[in-house]
Amino acid sequence: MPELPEVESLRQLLEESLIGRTFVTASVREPRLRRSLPPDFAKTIAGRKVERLDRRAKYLIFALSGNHRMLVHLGMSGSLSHRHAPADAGPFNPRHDHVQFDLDDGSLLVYNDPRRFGLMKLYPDADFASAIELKGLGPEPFDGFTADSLWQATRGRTAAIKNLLMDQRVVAGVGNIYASEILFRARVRPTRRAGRVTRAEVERIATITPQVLREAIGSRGTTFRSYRDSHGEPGRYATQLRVYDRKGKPCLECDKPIRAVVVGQRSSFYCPQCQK
DNA sequence: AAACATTCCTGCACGC
DNA sequence: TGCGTGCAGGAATGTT
Repeated sequence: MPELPEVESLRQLLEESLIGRTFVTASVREPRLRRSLPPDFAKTIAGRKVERLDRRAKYLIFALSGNHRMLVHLGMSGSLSHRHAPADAGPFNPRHDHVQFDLDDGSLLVYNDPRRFGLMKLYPDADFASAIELKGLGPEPFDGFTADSLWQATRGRTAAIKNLLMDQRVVAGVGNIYASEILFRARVRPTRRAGRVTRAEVERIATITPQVLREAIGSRGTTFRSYRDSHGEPGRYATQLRVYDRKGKPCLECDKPIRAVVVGQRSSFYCPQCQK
């Protein structure tokens, strides 16, 4: 479901409702996510206050009282919703409400994830610095990702540029939708071998990446099928997409039909006229 | 009913 | 030969 803009939008909303709140209790209805939650997960959560909410790449990081952090990744179909009535699942299928956190003001935070590709993991602060999930992540698009870093990452590589853009070690947070959008704006075909992308093109990609992600955050992300924010609202960026899911539709720049190709087993979209 | 917003693992090819 | 790296493909799963 979520790429960086969706996760960041969620972070901003949840920050409003959760900072300073305490998880009185938690209950795990379905522990089998990508990795199973440990038996003591709910017990470890109980009584901890949410002191801060951070994001790294597509991970949410809850800083909790008592020197613990909770790492959350939403996988393909995960969501975190803040609810005021226990029965109010809104647009979420309650069948996939896997973890529930009960807050001290009577509201709830619910982790819902139909496909269960997501991750929730607790770390004592001492171990968090070396968290395996965050270990190899590349620079944040807004902090450290530059033409130079991308240039270095692409030299000598034969993989498609789109695959490298989605490689979390190269830049953190870009996924399938925004990779197509970024490459359209940079006028580079997704299939180009990374090592053959010119310096000028690398500079365009590096400049445009944070711009596209910022705009998407401004629209609270993209709802392609089912993404909903913590209030159950869809993201509004879908109307701004220039190529993703627009196969056969006219390019907004030149009117040529947008093409769809599979790159690294992921569907990719580009304009054959505007992108070289 | 094919496709899907992600990541992790395997196996093969290649180079030193 | 043995090891490290890069890359492709498949798997995890339920929904539309």
